[in-house]
Amino acid sequence: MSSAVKTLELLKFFSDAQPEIGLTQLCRMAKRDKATTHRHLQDLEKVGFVEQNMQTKDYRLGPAVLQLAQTRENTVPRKAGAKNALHRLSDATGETAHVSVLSGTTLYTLDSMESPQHSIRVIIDLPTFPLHATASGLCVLAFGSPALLETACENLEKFTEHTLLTKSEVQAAVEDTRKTGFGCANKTFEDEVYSLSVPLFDQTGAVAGALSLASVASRFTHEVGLNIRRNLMTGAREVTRNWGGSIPASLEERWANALENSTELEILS
Amino acid sequence: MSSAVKTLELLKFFSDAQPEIGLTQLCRMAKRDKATTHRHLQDLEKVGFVEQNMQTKDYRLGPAVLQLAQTRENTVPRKAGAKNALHRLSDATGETAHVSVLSGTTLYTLDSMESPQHSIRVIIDLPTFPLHATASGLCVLAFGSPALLETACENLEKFTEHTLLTKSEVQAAVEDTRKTGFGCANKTFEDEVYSLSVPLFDQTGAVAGALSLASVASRFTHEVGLNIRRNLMTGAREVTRNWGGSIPASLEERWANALENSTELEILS
DNA sequence: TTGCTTGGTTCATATTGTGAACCTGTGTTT
DNA sequence: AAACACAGGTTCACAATATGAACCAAGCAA
Repeated sequence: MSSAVKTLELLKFFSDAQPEIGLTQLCRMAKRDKATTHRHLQDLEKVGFVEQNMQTKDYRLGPAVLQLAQTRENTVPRKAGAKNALHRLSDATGETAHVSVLSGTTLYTLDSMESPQHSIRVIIDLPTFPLHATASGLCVLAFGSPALLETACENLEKFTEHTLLTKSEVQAAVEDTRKTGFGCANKTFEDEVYSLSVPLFDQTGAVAGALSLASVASRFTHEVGLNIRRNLMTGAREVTRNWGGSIPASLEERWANALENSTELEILS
Repeated sequence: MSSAVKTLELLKFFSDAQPEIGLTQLCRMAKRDKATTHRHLQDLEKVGFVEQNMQTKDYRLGPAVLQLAQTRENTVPRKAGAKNALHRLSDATGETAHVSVLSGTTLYTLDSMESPQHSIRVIIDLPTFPLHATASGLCVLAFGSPALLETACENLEKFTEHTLLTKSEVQAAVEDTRKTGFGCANKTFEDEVYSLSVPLFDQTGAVAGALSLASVASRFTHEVGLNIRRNLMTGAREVTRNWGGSIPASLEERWANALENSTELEILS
């Protein structure tokens, strides 16, 4: 392995939980020699990727990363970072894929992509999504702040005969979403539309939006649902990575469990 | 020089102006061999610092930098502490405001803010600032350690016809900066840019960076300069407070004196 | 076809990285 | 105060890794 990679790998030991690390401690974590690690840290310091706390001699991330992050954000904005996953999702499933971003308490449509596979297909042309009535909305409610859930329950607009209209119904649906890691909206927003969704995260670790797939309800089957879920998982990982976040380990577990006990899934729907 | 540093130095060629760079092009910019540069880019890609545009084969910054920036910001929330002052400064003056942080002997761009007031304005797109050629640089030299001044004078790069090129010229400029409390760079870094700057301090009491304002030289007047200086003072107090430091009483005195004897100011410039 | 440019690879050479042992300072225990 | 433990940091003989001139293949224009 090149020394450059070894050097750069040291950076990933710095985290919110452990923002400052001493030389010996970092050696233990990285299972590296002290002299080598010291030289690597010197290199990183030279280019501003780490700096030293002059009091404690501990190392922490340096200011150079801020500038790079700014440029990255300008280079690959959110929409571009979701484009590939969106295409692949709609291709793989033959249905309409959709990405949304959460800003404040509103879920905005970022992009959507239809598949030409079926002549009857879901068209998404709404700029914002109601949180209580869509799969994407349930996802951000399930993985967002409790305050967001409170706000969303203040005004439960009715869209179809299946729309959740009481706070306890919404809370139950959010609970299910949290448990499986998949948001599910069966004709709750539009008649004949069955939607599945997964949350997306950004560099702050907070939920930043959702990736969803809208299928025509009459052609939705158990098998189709499994395929969609698998593709949603892949897509969420890619988009989340591009947005600088990572899928929480607990969510990955829930996804794995949900797919294992797949027979239970449709009961929840 | 270590290969890790050579590898990391490639990153600073990516900017808003040039977010995606091809292999050959990057070789020319970095004045490096193609094979070496290619291996360096592979290393950077391995750890997510760059990624390749699959269409064009060009390289761009990768998502890994976003997470690091987030952690850095949580560790040392400098950027957040400067944001308000930056906005107010650029609003009040109608010019481009800029904050930099000193780490080791390098002055890094933390953030900058343009005002929409003029259609011709200064764009700041540089990750690091030369100490001898910018107003911000003179500030940290004037209020930083003597060792920093020594280091900075070792390699006096020429940027314009007005760049200070000898140690004694730099020392004189630093002396002026110390006397007035304002760094001043009149076309020394870029033609047509007139910059004024004030130092920022952190909890250790040491100079931690600089707040500066870059104006188009042709519209700079005495009155404008006074207004800029007053706003810089306010901004420096706020940012320094947010960073856990305080403006030294002696500096406040120098600022007051400088504004009183304002007629002398432009002579120094 | 030729010629120019691109991204990418090879392999002999030589620069660079490596880590056990060492030094130095500090705070704690005896 | 002596002895100890642990911290950050350094040295140097040795070994691995980096380097770049020359190379290949693909794309494009004349």
